Amino acid sequence: MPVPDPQLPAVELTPTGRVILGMIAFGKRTGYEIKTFVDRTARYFWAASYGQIYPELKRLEDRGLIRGRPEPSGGRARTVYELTQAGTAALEQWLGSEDTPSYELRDEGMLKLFFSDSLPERRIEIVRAIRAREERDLAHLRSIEPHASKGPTGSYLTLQMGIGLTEWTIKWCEATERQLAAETEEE
Amino acid sequence: MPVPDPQLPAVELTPTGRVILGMIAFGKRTGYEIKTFVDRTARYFWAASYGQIYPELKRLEDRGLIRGRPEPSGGRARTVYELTQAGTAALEQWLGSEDTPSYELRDEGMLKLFFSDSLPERRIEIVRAIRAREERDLAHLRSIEPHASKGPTGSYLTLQMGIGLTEWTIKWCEATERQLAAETEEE
DNA sequence: AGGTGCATGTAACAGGTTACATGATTAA
DNA sequence: TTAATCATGTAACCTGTTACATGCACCT
Repeated sequence: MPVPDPQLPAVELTPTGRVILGMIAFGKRTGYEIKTFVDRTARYFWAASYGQIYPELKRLEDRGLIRGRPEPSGGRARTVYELTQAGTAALEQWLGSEDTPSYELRDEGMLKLFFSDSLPERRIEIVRAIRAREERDLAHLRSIEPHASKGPTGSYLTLQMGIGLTEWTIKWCEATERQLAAETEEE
Repeated sequence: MPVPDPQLPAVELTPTGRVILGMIAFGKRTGYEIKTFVDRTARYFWAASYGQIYPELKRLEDRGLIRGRPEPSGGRARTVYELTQAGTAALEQWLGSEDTPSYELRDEGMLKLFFSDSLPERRIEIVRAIRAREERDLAHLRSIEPHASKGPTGSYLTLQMGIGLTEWTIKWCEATERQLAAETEEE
């Protein structure tokens, strides 16, 4: 009986490959279902598009990490995927890896605020626009909350974190708007 | 005397183009200086690399938004840029635009947490790894704080926001770690 | 003499989005 | 019958990173 070697060479996964393996383990089994579900849930901290998903499904199958079989619904073509043993191992290897998890943020609102000394009279509007965006996002996160509280723990935790983060940002914006308004009055 | 038309067709700027215009207005005048400064300050919410900066400087000059002139320091080649009128207008037009500012986050830690039901015994380690990352980032943000408090208001505000956001995340991680540890004990 | 910082630049690659094409099924 | 939803897929494009090459200036 083969003993799993913890020194096994790491299976390299692309970012989208990780999402796909995770989503299949989660029970999302077609490309369409993965995309729809990502948009409704993980979208807040991770995006995915068809242009990445479908080619990546093929590559993962070629590498033996997933297995697809046709399962048409009526006359509508449909391919259902499942994890192979190697795929499960690759997913767990990634989840268990000790590397510092990557973090990339591109926030145009903060960028505008950073440069707002070039147009100081618009500064408060920039903060307001950030708050409006966060309020819209918060409404979306809250709308999926009742659904997620019945779901797995992991997705529930990220939702709670997202809501908390967004609420904090809104409060910060409100306080900053008050401060900026007070400064304008002083003059 | 020409009256500026508020209906003027929008000057399209690439993301990096915006950063460059903003940074030149900020007083950062060479490609090297822009890159170094971004890495020390805006890096937390916006990254830039030489591979983007130098070609973009050329494109912005071709479009007449910036003007460069050679200003070698000793025998070392050096090009110093300044905004043209059109460049200043483009920057202000962007800063004043009412569009919802874009926001893109890719957080591998949250992605792992989301999928952690596939490897529940590692969940607490995933949260710890996120906290470790945030603590490292917080240390960096705090290290530039004394310097920024003397600087322009915009950059100071984004720094404060970054620090607050990071502190909140660390507290959330601590609370979640305690909760997960308690749940394990119960069993 | 050697390391660090200043300074510019590019080629190869990676990763991702947008827009489009196609077509079946289902609910109003 | 028509709109929305389910479902797959790709080509063109955009944006960005990594790794490398080059060389001067300054400090120790």
